Amino acid sequence: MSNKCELLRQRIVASADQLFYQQGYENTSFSDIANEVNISRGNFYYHFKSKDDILNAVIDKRLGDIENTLHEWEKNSPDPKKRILSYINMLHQNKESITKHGCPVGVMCTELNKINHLMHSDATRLHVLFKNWLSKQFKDLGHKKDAQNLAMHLLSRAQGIASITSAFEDKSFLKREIKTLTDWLENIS
Amino acid sequence: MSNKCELLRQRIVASADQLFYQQGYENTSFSDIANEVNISRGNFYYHFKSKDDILNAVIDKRLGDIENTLHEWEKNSPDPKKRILSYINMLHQNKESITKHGCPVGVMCTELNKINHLMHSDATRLHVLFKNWLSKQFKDLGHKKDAQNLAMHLLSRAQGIASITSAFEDKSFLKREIKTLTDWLENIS
DNA sequence: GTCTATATACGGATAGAC
DNA sequence: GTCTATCCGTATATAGAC
Repeated sequence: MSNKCELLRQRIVASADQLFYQQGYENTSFSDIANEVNISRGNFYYHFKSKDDILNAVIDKRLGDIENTLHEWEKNSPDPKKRILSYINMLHQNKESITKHGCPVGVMCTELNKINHLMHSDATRLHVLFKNWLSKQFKDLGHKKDAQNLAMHLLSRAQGIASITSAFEDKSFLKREIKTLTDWLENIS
Repeated sequence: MSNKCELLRQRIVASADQLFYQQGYENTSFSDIANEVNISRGNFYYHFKSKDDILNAVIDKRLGDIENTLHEWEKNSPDPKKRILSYINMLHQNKESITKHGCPVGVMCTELNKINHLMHSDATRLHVLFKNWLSKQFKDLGHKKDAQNLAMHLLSRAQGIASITSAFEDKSFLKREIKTLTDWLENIS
């Protein structure tokens, strides 16, 4: 059945997604994914034509996941300030994985920048989704001219927090910084 | 002569330092370094016992380089605020390399977190050097209680700026954020 | 000390049986 | 569709000549 085939494909992508996040793309082998999914190495090439092809599928999955999250945040509140708070609070919700592995988007951009210049721009599209959405919220908040800059600024703050939290393995730092960010949001509102 | 030997060793470490920064540690092979230094692959093992050993030497070199930079900044000004500005302005001075490859410290921490848990803490020591030095400056500025937190905050801001600048390859963002950071420093002084 | 040659391991990718 | 067996390239690391 093609349905069963599609399901296996999704399981492969989901496992690859996790492993790429935890171990990095280059450092994750077909054997690693195969162990996770319980299939043979050779079987991969029925579903994907290369490792880059899996990376592509993982990025597409992440793009979809992010869009779903953004729609969720929009559904939960019509207030742009509260929507931006949803973004900031994501740091707290993911504090365990951030402490261990950093921000999935930032980490992937950094790695692809080193090893695969072609797909670096694809990974940056993950950032762009958040940027455009945040930009829209800041506009709705009344920041007509500098909405884009504020979005980039917030993106940057979140990246820095994830990076330092992971390097120092310091969850209390992450909590302090979330407070600082919410104060900042309050001040510009 | 042992002097000649020591010089070659330093050239190897300097080249490895550059390549690890530009391409990443895992993605840099002995051949890459050998081409740069013009020696044979086998010759490495006279000077280093493994690739990890080179990584160790690179981290030691970076620790020394950072200490020299901090001493330089101290020598250039007795004013703690100006000293902190030296740190912020480093972002501007290195804008070309940051746009291409990100922050050397952050990028290395991220990579070692994925592939080599043992040396991850060594890379974090690079962060700690800056953190302790900044902390001292904030103390001298009158922030007795929260000097440490302010230092971590500034570290985090710089990491975020480097990360986003590199992902978006956007030097104008970097310049805007430097202005934002100097304003922040002015406000807390 | 520096070289060449080589051992060894591993990862991505292919071929072909079932 | 999934498997096993295998090819091929590359990387670290070692051995030994010079």
